[in-house]
Amino acid sequence: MVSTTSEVSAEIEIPEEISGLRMTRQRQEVYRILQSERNHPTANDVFMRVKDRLPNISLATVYNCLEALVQHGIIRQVNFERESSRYCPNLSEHGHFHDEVTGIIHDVDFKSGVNLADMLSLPPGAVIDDIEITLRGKIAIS
Amino acid sequence: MVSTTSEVSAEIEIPEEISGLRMTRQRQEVYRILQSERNHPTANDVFMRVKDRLPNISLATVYNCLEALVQHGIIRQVNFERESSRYCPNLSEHGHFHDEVTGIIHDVDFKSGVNLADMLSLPPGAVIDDIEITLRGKIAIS
DNA sequence: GCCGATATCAAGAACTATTCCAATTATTAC
DNA sequence: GTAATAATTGGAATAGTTCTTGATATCGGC
Ligand SMILES: [Mn+2]
Ligand SMILES: [Mn+2]
Ligand SMILES: [Zn+2]
Ligand SMILES: [Zn+2]
Repeated sequence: MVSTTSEVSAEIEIPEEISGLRMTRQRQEVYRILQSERNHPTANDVFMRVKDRLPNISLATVYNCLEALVQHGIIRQVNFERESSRYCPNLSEHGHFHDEVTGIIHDVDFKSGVNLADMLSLPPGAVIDDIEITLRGKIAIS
Repeated sequence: MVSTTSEVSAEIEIPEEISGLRMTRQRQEVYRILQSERNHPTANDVFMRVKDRLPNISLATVYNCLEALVQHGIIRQVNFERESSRYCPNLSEHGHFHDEVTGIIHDVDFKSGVNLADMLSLPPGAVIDDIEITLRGKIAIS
């Protein structure tokens, strides 16, 4: 075991710095989990998962890492009602479909050419920084 | 002062029962505030405001009333990020524009004929129960 | 109008996701 | 290497909300 990163073939390469954020070991591992588990985990989910690789990491650090990654636009924070925040590494513009039966959260892309803001009667002069679209429902048995 | 409800001309008439929910004095007053202050108040906002008319009401009761009204589809609960829940008496399908400068929340109607679900690549078989759309931004000085 | 059953309310305690704090450890710049 | 800076840790604090318990009010049947 000499090589450091190519041992595991499916391993994700993470650079030392992403958009100005120093990628410490903790931030790397938190980010790696979001990349590999694309099911919108909570901070606590990430915490439990990351302990396999960093047994001494604290929940506060997981929160710190997630906040740093969100602040630098590397991941997104997603909220449903009053539930715990969830985190998403998908940076393309998308919404979230929340399956009420399974609890699974599906990413939902916009159909090509769609501009959501055009569908809305916005207050005059409104400049939009961010749109969030959330759907609740079930997936019919097929 | 003999009449009970027509003293104040702008007063809102509230029936004894709405969609199966007994409209107790507390629920009436909570609902009245939402009707008259259409600025999406928090539970605490409602609590402070309602104390003028019901000095002995408790915050727990305000929460109970709001929950009962939401459960019966008489008002809607609106969440922004991790902030306190806000409450909205506008039952027509609409979204919310959150002005980052003033903090004001504007109701945003959909343009006529728009069906948001048509704009999205939903997972196959998805049946939507509820759509929520939230915008953050500023209103340009005009 | 009374009575037991049921619903609602009030006050405060409990809960829980998240943030804050202070001490330690790691990294950077020189 | 050393000083300055940034990140991490563990635990305490915070805050919005929910829960619990006892008191009050309302309802349906008589
Ligand atoms: Mn999960
Ligand atoms: Mn307010
Ligand atoms: Zn997502
Ligand atoms: Zn509204």
